[in-house]
Amino acid sequence: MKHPPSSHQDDHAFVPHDHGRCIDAALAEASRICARQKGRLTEQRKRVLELVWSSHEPVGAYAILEQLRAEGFNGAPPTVYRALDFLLQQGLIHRLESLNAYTGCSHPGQGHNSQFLICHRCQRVAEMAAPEVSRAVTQAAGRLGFDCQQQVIEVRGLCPQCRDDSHES
Amino acid sequence: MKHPPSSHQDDHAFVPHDHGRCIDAALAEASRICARQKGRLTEQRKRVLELVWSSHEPVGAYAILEQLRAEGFNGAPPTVYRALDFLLQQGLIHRLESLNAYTGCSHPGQGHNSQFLICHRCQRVAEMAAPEVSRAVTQAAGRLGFDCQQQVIEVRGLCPQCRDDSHES
DNA sequence: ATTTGTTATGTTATATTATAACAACTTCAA
DNA sequence: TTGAAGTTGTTATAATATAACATAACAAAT
Repeated sequence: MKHPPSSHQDDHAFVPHDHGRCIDAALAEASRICARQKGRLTEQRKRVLELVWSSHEPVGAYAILEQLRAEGFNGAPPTVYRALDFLLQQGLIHRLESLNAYTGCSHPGQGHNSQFLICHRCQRVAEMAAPEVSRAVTQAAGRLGFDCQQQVIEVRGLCPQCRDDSHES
Repeated sequence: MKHPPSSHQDDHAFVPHDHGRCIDAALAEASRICARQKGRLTEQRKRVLELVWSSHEPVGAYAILEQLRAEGFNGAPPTVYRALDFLLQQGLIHRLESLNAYTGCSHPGQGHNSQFLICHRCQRVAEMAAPEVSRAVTQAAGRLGFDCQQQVIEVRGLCPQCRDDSHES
């Protein structure tokens, strides 16, 4: 089964790709953004960002901690949470509220509302930036007199691959 | 400042009202729904539902536990979580993922996708049922080949009253 | 180079949210 | 009235997150 191509707005989490490039690009972009915003991308923060980006599966704070410890780092939860907070503030990662986990931001540096597509079969997450969704939410809320400031939109379902897989099985 | 009237689809959490009626209606409706679905709305479950409905502010599991204890119940977390799970399954309450808290379902018994408007000033939450939002999400996800099965949409911002309050101050 | 204020990290303890596992008890229907 | 299913009790623990305070690194200006 074929699916239409995705726009440049949406990431390719569900499409096979050279993920090393994702990581490299994310780190390079992060340096630029931190420089611009006068945020200090220290080694630890960079390492945490790298771990968040290690795949398109969201990562929990304690998974990161474990990984750091496996690498010889002898730290405690606050270290990880502080790095994550920093990265969130710089707009380099997102927190998935429904998973208590974190995922890399696919297009940082642009003020945008995103929606997250969470495949509950392969666990991967894609970030979608559909302006019409964002607009619909703002408008519907506005009709009730509600001033919408932040949108948490997390969709659970099946990604294209897992969908096809379950059809054929 | 005036705001247009809300449709019957959306609840009145942000509008002054006799909340006792909300509670009564919710409990009555719950009885009907449980009867229809062969779910057993025991005293404890009913009491938990009542506590969830005690206001339009979402309630955490441990807040419920404390309240039950204040009433002489000597129980443990699993009791509360089990009641909440039951109520979720029956569609009588919702879980707000971004708050780790629970809120009464405004129109149970109807399979619907809702969106939640969370005022971060007064803490109240309104449940909105905007089909066009739900549709926009499903369509946008569908364009990426994603089969959308459940939507978590939680909007943070200011409710009409708090918005007006902050203007005048 | 040294001071000084700021930011970042280390460290310990603890808070908050949620579940596993198993025992005892109810309820309902056969 | 007994068995099966569902509900509740109970203890322990897992998983996620933060408070509070100490130390270290850094950066800017003298």
